[in-house]
Amino acid sequence: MPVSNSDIADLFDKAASLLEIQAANAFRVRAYRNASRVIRNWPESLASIIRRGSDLPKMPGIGEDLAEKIGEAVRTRNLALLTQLKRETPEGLVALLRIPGLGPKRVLLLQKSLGVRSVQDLEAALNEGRLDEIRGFGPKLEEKIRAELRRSGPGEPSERKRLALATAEQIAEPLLFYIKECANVKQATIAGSYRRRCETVGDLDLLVSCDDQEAVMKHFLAFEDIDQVVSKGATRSTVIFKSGVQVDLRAVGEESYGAALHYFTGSKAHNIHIRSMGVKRGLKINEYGIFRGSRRVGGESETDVFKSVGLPYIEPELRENQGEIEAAAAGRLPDLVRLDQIRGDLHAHSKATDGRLSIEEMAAAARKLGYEYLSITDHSKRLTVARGLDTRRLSSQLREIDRLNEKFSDFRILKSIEVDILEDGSLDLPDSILSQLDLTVCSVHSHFDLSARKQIERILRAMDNPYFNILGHPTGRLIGQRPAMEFDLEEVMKGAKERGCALEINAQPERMDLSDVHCRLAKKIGVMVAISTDAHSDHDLQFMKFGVSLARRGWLERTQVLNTRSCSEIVRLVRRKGVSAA
DNA sequence: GCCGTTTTCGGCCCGACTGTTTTCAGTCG
Repeated sequence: MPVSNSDIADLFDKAASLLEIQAANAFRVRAYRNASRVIRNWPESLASIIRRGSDLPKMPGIGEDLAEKIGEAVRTRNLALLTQLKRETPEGLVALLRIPGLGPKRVLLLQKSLGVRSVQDLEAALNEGRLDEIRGFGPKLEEKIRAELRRSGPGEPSERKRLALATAEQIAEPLLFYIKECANVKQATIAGSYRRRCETVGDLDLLVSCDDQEAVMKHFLAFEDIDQVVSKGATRSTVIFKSGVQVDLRAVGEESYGAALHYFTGSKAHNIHIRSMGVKRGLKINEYGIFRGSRRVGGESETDVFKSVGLPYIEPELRENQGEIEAAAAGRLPDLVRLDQIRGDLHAHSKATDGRLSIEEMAAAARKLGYEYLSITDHSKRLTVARGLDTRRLSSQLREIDRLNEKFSDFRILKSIEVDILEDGSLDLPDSILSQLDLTVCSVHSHFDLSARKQIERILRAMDNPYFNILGHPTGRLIGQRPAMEFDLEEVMKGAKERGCALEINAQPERMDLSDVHCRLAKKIGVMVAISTDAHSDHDLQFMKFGVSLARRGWLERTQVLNTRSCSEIVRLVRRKGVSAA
C-alpha cells in the first residue's frame, strides 16, 4: 500500500510538534503545520503522482523545501529531519502538548528544569512536588494538569473526542434556542467548524450580538447543561457541557457582528490569509471590525470583510484556505449545489428488508419534502441479516411499485435495488431482473479487507456490468467504527467515469461517504455523484442536508449531482450509462 | 519555511483570558 496523504501529513505534524518544543522559529513551525493540513486535504494521492513520475502540483504554502520532503516521505515513509528531531527531543514530550495549559514553552521548561521526557515523568514529578520549583508553575496550573491526567487515565492523553456533525446539531440547536430567549440577544449563530459543516466538530463556537454583554454572559452561564466553567470574561466565556462538549460564547456589539462572524467561522488558515491581505491594503481586520488606522471602515456584515480585501462573499463551507481565496479573486468560485436543488433521493429502504416503513409510507414522506421521486433500494439476497430480496421477492416489489405509481401524477417511485457486489466483482442478482429496474445502487457489504489491488479490480469488474449505475457508500467507512477500505479512489473514479457510472455521497451521519476531500477529487475527475440518505425511515430522509453540505465542502455544483436532475433525465442517463458530469 | 503591486530579505493575524506576577508570558482559538 503506497503512503497515503494522511500518513505524510502525520510525519509533518510530528515534525512541527517537535520543532515547537525545541522553540524553533514559530513561522517555521506554522509552515509544517500548514503543510500537514494541505497534504491531508489534498484530493489526489501525492504518492501516486510521484510514483507515476509527475511533478507535484503547486500547493499553497509548500515551497521547494517542503515539496522535496514530500518526495522523501513517499520514498522512505519517513523524514530525515524527523529522525534527527527525535534524537534531540524525546518523542514522549509531544503527548504533553495535549494537556490543557501546557504549550511548547512550558514543555521545554519541564524538560530543561526537571528532565521530564514523557507523561510518566511528568506524573512522577508532580507527585514528588517538584513542579513547585519551576517559575511560572503555580498550584492552579498543577491542579489543571492533575485533572487532565486523572481524566485520561493510564497512557497518553488523547485528543478530545470530536462529535459527528449530526450529533453536534442535537446539542447546538437547543443551545441556540436557549440563548435567543435572552431579551438582550439580537443575533446568534453557531460559528466555527459547525458553520463550515465539517464532518466532525471539536467544540461549539456560539456568537451573539447584543447591547448588554454582561446580561448575556449571565444568561449563558445559567444554562442547565453546563458542567464546568473553564473561563469567563466580559466578552468571552468557555464552558464544558455535561456531555463533555466544549462551548465558547463570544458576545459583540451589533456593529461588529459580521467581522466577528467571519472571524469565528474560520478556518484559522482562511482567517490568517484574509487578514494578511488586509495588512497589505493597510487595513487591520479583527473580530471587532475593519480598521484603517483607528478609523472603522466596516464590520457589520461578513460581506464587508471580503469586500475590504477585494473579494466576493465566500460560502462558509469553502473557508479552509484550500484555494477558495484565489478562486474568489479570479472570479471562479463554484456555484455550490443547494438543498433546494435536490429533486429526489436515490437510496432508501423499505420494511421489505431492513427499513421500518412500507414503500407507500416512504413515498409519502418523500413527497412531503417536495421531492419528485424516490428510489426504493432494498438489499439483495446476499445480505441475509437484512432479509435481502431474491429475484422472486424483488419481482413482486416491482409490481407493487407499479400499482403505487398509478396513483401519482407528480411523483414517481423508482424501481431499484441496493445490490451487493460479491467478492469476485459479480452482482448478487442476475441481469434478467436488474434489467427491469430504473437504476441500481451497487455496494460492498463484505470482504472489506481485500488487498487494495483486488478491491479495485472487484469494483471495476462490477462496474463493467451494464446495469451498474451508482457505487453505494464507496469507501465503506463507518465514522469511529470502521476505517475506509484501503484503495486508491482515484482509479475507481476514473474507471467509473469511463464506464458511465456515478458514485454516491451517502449522507448517513455515521457514513458521510464519499468525504469532502473525495468530492473534490470527483469534481476534478468529472465523475457524477448522487447525494443519497440511505434512509431506513421517514426521519432519515432529513439526512439529505448533511450530504449536501458535504458536497458543498467538496466544491460540487448542481451539474455534478445526479439527483438535481429530473426523474426522466436520470432514467435516460443511467440507461445509456451516459452519466458524466457536465 | 514561505513568499513577493513593500519581490530574494524581512516580514509573517490578532485578541481574550488565566495564572503568576507586580507588569506580563503563555496558552488558546
